[in-house]
Amino acid sequence: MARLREAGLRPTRQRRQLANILFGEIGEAITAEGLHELATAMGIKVSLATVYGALHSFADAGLLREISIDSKRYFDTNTDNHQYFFFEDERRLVGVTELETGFKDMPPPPAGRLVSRVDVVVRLRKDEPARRR
Amino acid sequence: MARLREAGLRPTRQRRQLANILFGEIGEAITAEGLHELATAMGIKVSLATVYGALHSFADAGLLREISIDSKRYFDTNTDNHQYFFFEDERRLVGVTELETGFKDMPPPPAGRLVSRVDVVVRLRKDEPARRR
DNA sequence: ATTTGTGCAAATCGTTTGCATCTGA
DNA sequence: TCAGATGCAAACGATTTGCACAAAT
Repeated sequence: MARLREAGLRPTRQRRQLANILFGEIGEAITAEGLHELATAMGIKVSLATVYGALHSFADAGLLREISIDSKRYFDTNTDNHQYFFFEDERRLVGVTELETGFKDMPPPPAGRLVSRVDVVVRLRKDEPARRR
Repeated sequence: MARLREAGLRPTRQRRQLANILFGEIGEAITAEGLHELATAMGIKVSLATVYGALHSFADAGLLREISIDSKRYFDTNTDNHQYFFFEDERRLVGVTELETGFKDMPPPPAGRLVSRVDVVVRLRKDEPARRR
């Protein structure tokens, strides 16, 4: 993964393997624990602490975007400004575009401030079958 | 506070006192710890666990809106759909309207889902070349 | 009298850190 | 070589819980 070197990160075995998972298969945001389980299930030997470390390195290097929902941190490979659907029942965080949300990005900040970023999370619950009548 | 009774909550001394603070003075979202400190500073004797309990009761009863930022939970007396400015340096969460953010509310949900709510948080940092964390 | 809330401390959850050991430029 | 990365466990901050006691209906 030249991606790591370009970002100024030492491409260690663990980082390369984690990056492969992150930028490969998964199409949605993931938590440290989720990534750790995924890696472990794939036979990759890495500690949870290292997963946290790698995720933070990646995020600091601009490779990932971090967002916290309900006291949990998710990391998204899409660092562009966009929005999210959060499926409350499954606790899955999926990036979507303004086409799907109807939001437009980046309102003007108040005086003396800069917009660091805008977190837009559309929280979704199951469409409960309405009580019959 | 008839508000509590109407919401089906038993109006205990602690709840009444906390409700007075919440729906009185403060004009922004607050954390359990913040409310506890405020109450204590005002001479109100209440434990942190009870503050948490009261906030959850209030939120469940629809009196408060809960939103979590960076692994901390904030409670807002404005339960209407609106947006927030989050001042990163001071960790203050202030509710604002779409007039200030340029956002419009409630995009249509995907099939089979209902929008539980939409969290829009405009994160602000000082307008200075600060690279701290 | 029965339910519900309170307070304390201990427990839990997600995350971070200290530190000895390894690893890759 | 040797700065930087890893792994484990212990430490941490925010929140929750278990349980005996107190208060509201």
